[in-house]
Amino acid sequence: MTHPRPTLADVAAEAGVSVSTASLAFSGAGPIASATRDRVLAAATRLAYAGPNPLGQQLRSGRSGIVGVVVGDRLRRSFRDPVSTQMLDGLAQALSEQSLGLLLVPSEAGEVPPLLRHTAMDAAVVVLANGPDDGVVLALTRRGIPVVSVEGEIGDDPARPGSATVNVGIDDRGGTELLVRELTLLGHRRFGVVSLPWGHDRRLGQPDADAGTRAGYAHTRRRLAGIADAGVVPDLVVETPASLVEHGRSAGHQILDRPDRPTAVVALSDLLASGVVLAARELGLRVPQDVSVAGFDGIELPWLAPDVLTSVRQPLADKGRLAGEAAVELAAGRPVTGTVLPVELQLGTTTGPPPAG
Amino acid sequence: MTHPRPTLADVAAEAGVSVSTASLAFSGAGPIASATRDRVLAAATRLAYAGPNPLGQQLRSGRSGIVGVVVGDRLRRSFRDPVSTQMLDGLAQALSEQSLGLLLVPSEAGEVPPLLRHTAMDAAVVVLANGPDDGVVLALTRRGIPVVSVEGEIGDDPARPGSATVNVGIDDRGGTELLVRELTLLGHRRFGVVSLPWGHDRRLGQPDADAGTRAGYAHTRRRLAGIADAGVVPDLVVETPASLVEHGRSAGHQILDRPDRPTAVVALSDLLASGVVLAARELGLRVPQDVSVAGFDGIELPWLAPDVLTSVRQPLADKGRLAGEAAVELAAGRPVTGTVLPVELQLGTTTGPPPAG
DNA sequence: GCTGGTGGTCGAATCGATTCGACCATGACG
DNA sequence: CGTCATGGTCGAATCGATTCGACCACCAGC
Repeated sequence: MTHPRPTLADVAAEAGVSVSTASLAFSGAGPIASATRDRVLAAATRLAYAGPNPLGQQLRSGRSGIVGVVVGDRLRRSFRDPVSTQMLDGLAQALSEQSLGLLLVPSEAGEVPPLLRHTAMDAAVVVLANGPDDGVVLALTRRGIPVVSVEGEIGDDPARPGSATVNVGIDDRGGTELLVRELTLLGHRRFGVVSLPWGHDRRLGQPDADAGTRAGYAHTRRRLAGIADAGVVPDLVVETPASLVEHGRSAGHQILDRPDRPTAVVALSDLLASGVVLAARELGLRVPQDVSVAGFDGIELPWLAPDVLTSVRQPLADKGRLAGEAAVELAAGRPVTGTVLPVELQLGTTTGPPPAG
Repeated sequence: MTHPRPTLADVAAEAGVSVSTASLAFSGAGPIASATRDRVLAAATRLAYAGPNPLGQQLRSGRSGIVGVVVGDRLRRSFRDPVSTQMLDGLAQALSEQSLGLLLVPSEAGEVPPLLRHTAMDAAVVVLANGPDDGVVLALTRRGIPVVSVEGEIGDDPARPGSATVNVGIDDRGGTELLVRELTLLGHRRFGVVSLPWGHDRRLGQPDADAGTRAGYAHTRRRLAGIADAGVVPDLVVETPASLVEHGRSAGHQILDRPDRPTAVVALSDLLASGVVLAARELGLRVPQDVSVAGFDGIELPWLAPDVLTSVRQPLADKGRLAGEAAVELAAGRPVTGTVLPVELQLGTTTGPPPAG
């Protein structure tokens, strides 16, 4: 209180050495007599000096040791979704292994949080960036901060070579194609689709052959495109405002509570799919005897037990880890290339042949 | 590439003014002719100068604008639990309203992450601190960083006035007492308890009258104590390794799959309780006719529909928001006092009178 | 005995901004 | 017409560290 926090200069004075020598005692970069070091450290504890002030180091080195992570949409929603959280977990691990800090930046859809303009960071990871023209990405690149986008579409376009922005994602398109082909092999012809949000600007989806080409969110678009790749035109596409069980449930009602209901429902996320399963149960439909339900992501859904959802498993933690490692490289000024991780079909108990007749 | 990033000095030179004037143009602190400001800003855009380097500002001001948030246990687990995430959401909002950054620091149980030693922060929020002797809290206070603990026990002891560490929590103890009294009023006499982890060092719980006094995690201890306050000694207490549905489910089996099973099961979290409900269903027991189940937290459990869990609702977002606001105050050097938020009994459809006989 | 290398220490410059005090010119007021 | 207040600008000090180059002393080798 009475005294301001001691600085390296105070410690040096107390130990009777120069500031530069005191610095050496802490950093260990450069030759120093062990007796001298001990004297400095002793002086430090005497003054309750807790080590070099990071602010000074940061200014000198030009690095903050911090990576910003921009999670799209409200924080609460991102957190509620195991898909985000498992990815963030991998990301956090990769960063903390390199002793980089993870600055969590929540961002309302389409907004550019002031934090992004004024906070020091060596690199940033943006989840679900709307391409290189995304306001968030622009604000960062203008500041010269390299950006890793996760599940965005930067990097889809190899026409931007030396760019400091790079994308890490999964084979969304191949995933849904694989899944839908499997369902058609089982005999399904009439499909309902429960879609993830299409973009910041929401509108209700229509059954539409080229729906997949219009979604603003790249991963939604890719997953829809995969369905088309499998040669399927869904009878009905319902867009949901977020990947949450309750939205899946109401979409499920919308799709299944009609006489000409489809025999298979493909949801673009597991949370949505599990909502559809609940809806089916509530309507007295047996899964998979009356209707097949499939999801995407491959997360664990303990409350669905004993059912196991048919889904497309993506390596969530690996995706996060890779994004983290890319951010580490970019923060260090080294170049990085994007990645597309493979996905895997995971057959559960919620899909089967369509009902006879 | 060829040129290093421009600095304020470069901009000043380009605009033909002094550095101090250029600074004024950006900060607006102090008188400046609007013509001059425009010249400076024009020069800035010409040089692609994106605004003052935060590192310089931070050193000068002595503030980093960052609040560290230490989430106990693995990140993944914290994220998976809506209780943590809703709290974090409130926290993030409070911080971002003051333009403070949220540095997420994952911490294995009992470890002190290196980030805490070397990263600049103006204040820290520690979730589930094991009292003022917690290694994490010690490391922070040694550095002179004020600490807000959430659901810890700092501040339980009013013998530490003027301390820079303060606690924000809820009335755990009153909550379970209220709940259990209600159950005894309904006629229940034989209770099973599914407990949250007791502390970093885990061991299986025994039916034990003073179990509540031994738990290392303060909130677990308080909730157990509340049960005793209601005059109930549980037949069986099962400790779980984490607040997850699957752990609740296996604990539920353990408690309910026996001839002398209790008529009511109190779980110390809603996720655990919903696992118990699943276990009961799997064992062919009707809830609440055969067994009553209650939880704690008051989160939404869409997949339990149409059942609604009887629980103790705590104001999660408010708790986070309060912790955030406390951190803001402490970061600004102003004193703060701790808070204990009230909870509320929320009767659902999972509790009723015990079965006759 | 002289030279060259080296371990150890120090002084001073540097990182990029903010801010205090000085300074100048202009306009108002007595 | 002189003085005072003030708007506007600048120079220099400061924040807390790191690091380069200089310097000194000591020892080994020739």
